[in-house]
Amino acid sequence: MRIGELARRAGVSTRALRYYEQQGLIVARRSANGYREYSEADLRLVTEIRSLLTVGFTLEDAKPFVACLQAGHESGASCPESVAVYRRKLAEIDDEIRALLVRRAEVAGQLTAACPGCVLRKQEVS
Amino acid sequence: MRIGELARRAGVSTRALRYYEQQGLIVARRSANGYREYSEADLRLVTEIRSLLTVGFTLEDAKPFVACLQAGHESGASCPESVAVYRRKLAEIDDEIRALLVRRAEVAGQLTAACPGCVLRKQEVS
DNA sequence: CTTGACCATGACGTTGACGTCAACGTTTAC
DNA sequence: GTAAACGTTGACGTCAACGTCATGGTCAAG
Repeated sequence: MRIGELARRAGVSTRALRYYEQQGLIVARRSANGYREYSEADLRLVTEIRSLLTVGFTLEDAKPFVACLQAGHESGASCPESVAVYRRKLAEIDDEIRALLVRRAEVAGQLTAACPGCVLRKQEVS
Repeated sequence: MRIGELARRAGVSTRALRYYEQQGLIVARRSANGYREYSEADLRLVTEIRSLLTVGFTLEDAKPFVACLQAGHESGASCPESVAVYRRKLAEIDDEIRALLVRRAEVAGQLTAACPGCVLRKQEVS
């Protein structure tokens, strides 16, 4: 299939697909007229990338997963490199959450100081 | 004092001070030779901005606080506009925390699926 | 007089994942 | 044959808060 069809089926823009290729994630083969030609496997790659991006991964993070799929594994996460990325990402997320909790406490403290009662609602972040 | 001294005393770069002025936060008066001339009150403004930025506020968010101080209030948070920003920011932070918790759960789930036992540590994010 | 420290404005670079033209070739449908 | 729909490669714009030159004026010390 060509780039437009893949874009529709994957729910992304053609621009995104060209960008992924530019970043070295999904390199399409070219037909005689220069058009990019994709396979069904490529659709799988794109959906993998998309699900990773929506969870906060970068394209760089997604590379091991794509490589894993291209190597023939059923899951993009079946390779040790992918697992390493998962572990690192999990640690990053935990760091961010901790930082946000600190910020929340600081801001809530300031708000309480400036406007007592403004934040008294017992509605804690679960 | 001139921009270099204020920068040193406030712990920021001169570039940052010019940027704040460009964004309309701290407009310095000019001496005859065109140099920016700051007062002690301006130092207070800069420290207010810095403390807000470090807590995750944008320069836009900081404007009400600066205006509040310039209006003569002892605290930058003494004005209703500032309080409104505090409340909005608190809500934003809560949203971010919730989103991150969701992401954490998703990533942890994927990691567990790909590598059972990798995330079993009972070390929850406090 | 000149070096060096300070100041000024202006403008491009940074980061990530594309959006949005521009300018042009290809294919398909009528 | 021609217009619509598709494809191609650039290349600039986006968002924030500055960093980093480039180029040049100002001022005090030696």
